[in-house]
Amino acid sequence: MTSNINPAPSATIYEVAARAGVSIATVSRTFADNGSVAPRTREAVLTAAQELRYVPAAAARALAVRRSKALGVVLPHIAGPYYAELLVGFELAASQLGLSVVLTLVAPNDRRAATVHELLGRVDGIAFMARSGADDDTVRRVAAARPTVTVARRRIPEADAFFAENRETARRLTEHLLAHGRRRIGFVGLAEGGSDIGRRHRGYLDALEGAGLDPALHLSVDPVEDAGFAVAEQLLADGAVHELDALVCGNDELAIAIIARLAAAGVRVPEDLAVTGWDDTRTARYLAPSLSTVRQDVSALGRLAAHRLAARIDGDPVQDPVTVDSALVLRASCGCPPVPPRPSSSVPSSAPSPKESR
Amino acid sequence: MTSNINPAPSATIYEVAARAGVSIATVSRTFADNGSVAPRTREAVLTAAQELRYVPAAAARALAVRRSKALGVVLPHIAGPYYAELLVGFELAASQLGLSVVLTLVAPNDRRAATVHELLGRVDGIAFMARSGADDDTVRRVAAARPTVTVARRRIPEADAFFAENRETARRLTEHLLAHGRRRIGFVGLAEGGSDIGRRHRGYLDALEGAGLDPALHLSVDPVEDAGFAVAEQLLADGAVHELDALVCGNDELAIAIIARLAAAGVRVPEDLAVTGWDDTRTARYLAPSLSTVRQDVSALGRLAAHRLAARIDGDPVQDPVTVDSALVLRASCGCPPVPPRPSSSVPSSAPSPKESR
DNA sequence: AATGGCGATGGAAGCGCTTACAGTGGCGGC
DNA sequence: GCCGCCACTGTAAGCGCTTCCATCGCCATT
Repeated sequence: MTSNINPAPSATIYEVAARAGVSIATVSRTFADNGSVAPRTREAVLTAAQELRYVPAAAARALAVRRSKALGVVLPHIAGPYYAELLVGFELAASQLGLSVVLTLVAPNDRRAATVHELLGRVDGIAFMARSGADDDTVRRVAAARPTVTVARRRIPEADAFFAENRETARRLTEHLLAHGRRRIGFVGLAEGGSDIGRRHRGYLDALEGAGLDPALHLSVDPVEDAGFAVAEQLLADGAVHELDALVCGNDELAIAIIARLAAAGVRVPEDLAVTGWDDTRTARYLAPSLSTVRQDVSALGRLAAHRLAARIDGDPVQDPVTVDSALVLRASCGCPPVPPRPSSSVPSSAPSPKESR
Repeated sequence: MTSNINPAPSATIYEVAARAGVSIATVSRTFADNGSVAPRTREAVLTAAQELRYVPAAAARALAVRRSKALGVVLPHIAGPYYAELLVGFELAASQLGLSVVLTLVAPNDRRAATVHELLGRVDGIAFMARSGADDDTVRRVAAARPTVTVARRRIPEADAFFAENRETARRLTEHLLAHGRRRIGFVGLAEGGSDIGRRHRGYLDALEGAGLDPALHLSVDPVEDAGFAVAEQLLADGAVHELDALVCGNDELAIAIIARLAAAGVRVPEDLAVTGWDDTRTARYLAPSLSTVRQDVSALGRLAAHRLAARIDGDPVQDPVTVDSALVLRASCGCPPVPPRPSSSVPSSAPSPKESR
């Protein structure tokens, strides 16, 4: 054990006022930049505060002004780059607006309404991100009590909504596969209505329809690695892999697992089968063949959500949903010529480069 | 625009009390599980609260009990899996303890002491994670005011410290390379004292020393992708690559970029040059050759930090630093026989599998 | 020299909740 | 039939801060 001394409670505005020889009102004004305080007085207050290591109690301020100056974020229990980027975008924007961020993780299945309810009491507004555990009912209830936004989540009329573009981009991606001469194109991923992957599936169907083609195959699985391996096993087992010439996957994770498993079984990607992903994860660049995918401006989604929430708190009404553009990132797995994975050349599109590091 | 109706301010304890025909003290007791309240009364209060959609104001409670029931986390502006996992571990533990998590991002360079100071006013304790922007002075100041813990960060006597094991594991990793017959082993990464990578470098030196060998090369660069490419360029340019037979990299990011660039130039990994990383990122599994690396139980670090913080807040004194074991993950890039990237077979060690998904 | 106006300051009333402390009434024991 | 105890409940005093309103000099006007 290193030390027994736990920090003493910090000074209050009263002690600062006493030490500076002024009233607490003056101390308060000094810290609230607006109030008019004589330079000498201000100086004295600042000095006293410094000496006392004064830290204003946010709770007291919140109580007095009836604003916590904090935003809540609800995320699923997932530590992938997608949510991390969303969160970073959100936090950056919030902190620039002078707002704190209170994070709550809610697993997709467990409906811990309690957690969210508690969160509600400490923030001025809440953002629900994608597959966060909270169900639509919870979101609706929250939206009735506080400004609320949703990101990549089924829309609720009472909340502002943000999405990355899915359908149109999926159509273009699928058309690109068609341009490579592929005709028997399958889709992998759970196509629930209202979900991102559901919309991607729609776009895929749009493209096929436009070309007068039928969907070759649809495997409804969770967009996770394990499911990708299972899908690949199945395709190999029932020989379906030979009746396909392309596979549009709901996300990179699926695509990567499928490619890895198929490659191990001797299926050549893209020669025998083109495969595409979605999300442009880091692995997509380094995989062999490098993965054609879609980059979403996820941090923009986070940023927009925070700004919208701040506006709502300041009295703005709910707005129509906003969609952020996505960009195709064409690499080798769709049949395009391979490009070595260099940072500079890995960003052929105009979308901002993803931040991913340690 | 969809709706003009912004949520009305929620009911207070007074309104609930009035509606239930009791005093506010009774309402308070009803929600604080401890107080003794007659079943009928409790029922009436609960009903009234339900009907009024009562949400207790956390700020008022915090003010009254002089506890915010919230923990602060300071992270760098980085959206990689490492920090995400840390954060998830932390949040899970905190929420199980009934504590909220307030997140603050501070870039490594910018010393926004202001942000941290503000955070200080709204939480009962703070965790500083790894390369978070706050410098040692800031941490020290915070530690003087509130219970504080650090994770993978230079130790401060006033704060509890948590680390993943680095030195010993790096020694074992380097010895493994020696066992593969490698003798001219270089190190890539900034070896600052007190940093994780600095400790890994120490372990690398330990192994060489134990074998009576000299370090072949040390390139001090930031542990980021771009630096990895630059390092590879340089090794190729000055021919140093031919004087080495192994490279221990400070993290996966460096290793992956180096392998990719070297492979493009015809250098065979691991035949010509063995390369190892650190962190066991997802890409490590899918890279060709698959990357030998080290898995750290990052979410355990987060969990431990949260628990320690909670204990400190309850009056526990500062404890000695705690180190969490790391595990070698040997794949192909060190010279071991390759293993196909299947989820089940990709986890040869006993460490928990990393969560990474979307 | 009296009058306004105004910048600077203090007084004091909350904000919504917790928690001593002080009842209040019913009930068993004597 | 009175007393004391106990389970409940109410009263009220804060917690630390903001902010309206009043006060007080002091200087520029008239």
